[in-house]
Amino acid sequence: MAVHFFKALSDDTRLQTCLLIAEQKELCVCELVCALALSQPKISRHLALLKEAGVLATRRDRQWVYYRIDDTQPQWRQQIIAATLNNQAELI
Amino acid sequence: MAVHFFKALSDDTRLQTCLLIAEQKELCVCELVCALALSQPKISRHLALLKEAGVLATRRDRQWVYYRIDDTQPQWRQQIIAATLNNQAELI
DNA sequence: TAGGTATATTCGATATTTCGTATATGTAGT
DNA sequence: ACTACATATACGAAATATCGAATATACCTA
Repeated sequence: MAVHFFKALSDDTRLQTCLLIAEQKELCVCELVCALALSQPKISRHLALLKEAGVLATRRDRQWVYYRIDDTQPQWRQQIIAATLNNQAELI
Repeated sequence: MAVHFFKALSDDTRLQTCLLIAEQKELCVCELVCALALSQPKISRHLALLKEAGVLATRRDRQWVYYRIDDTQPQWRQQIIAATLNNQAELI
């Protein structure tokens, strides 16, 4: 359902996280914690929700878990994320 | 903020309402109440939120208030609504 | 002005989301 | 096995969203 996708993006922390990941291609949890200056459990919980919603995918490398935009999700969703990233300047 | 836009679309009633309006170009409250089979206050409240978020615009004609997609909002938002409408088939 | 229809708003109750704190799990190095 | 670091989860508290029911407002016609 589309509404689940929008719900996933309708939180400040989650949207920032997604856009940062979309921009950097791939980031691990500790890099996000550092970049956004938020607690590790908070980031981790939101990442779990984004993964559950099919927005993000993961890859483990040693201790680190790297998150990226799930490129198997429908094209229009990926386009929405890209469009949001491109039009972020307007929002500052 | 983009997050406000996504919040506006992250409720079942609001998303359905938006897509129906996007498809029909313009609908008044009682038409939406009838089409979605929901209570008038419920529809009205959600419409108010969508208008507040800049997603919808209104026009009054006699007793009726017609809602349409606000075409003065940023292009990428209108494109997201259109893309969601186009890819709705996938969701059924 | 009175009565009918359309829309908006208020109010308290309920449901959902988000959070901090504590703790568990998983991996690596010694 | 022990310690350190990275990540995930559980739990209850606090904040937020949603709802139905009642009421208010706006417009129209007679």
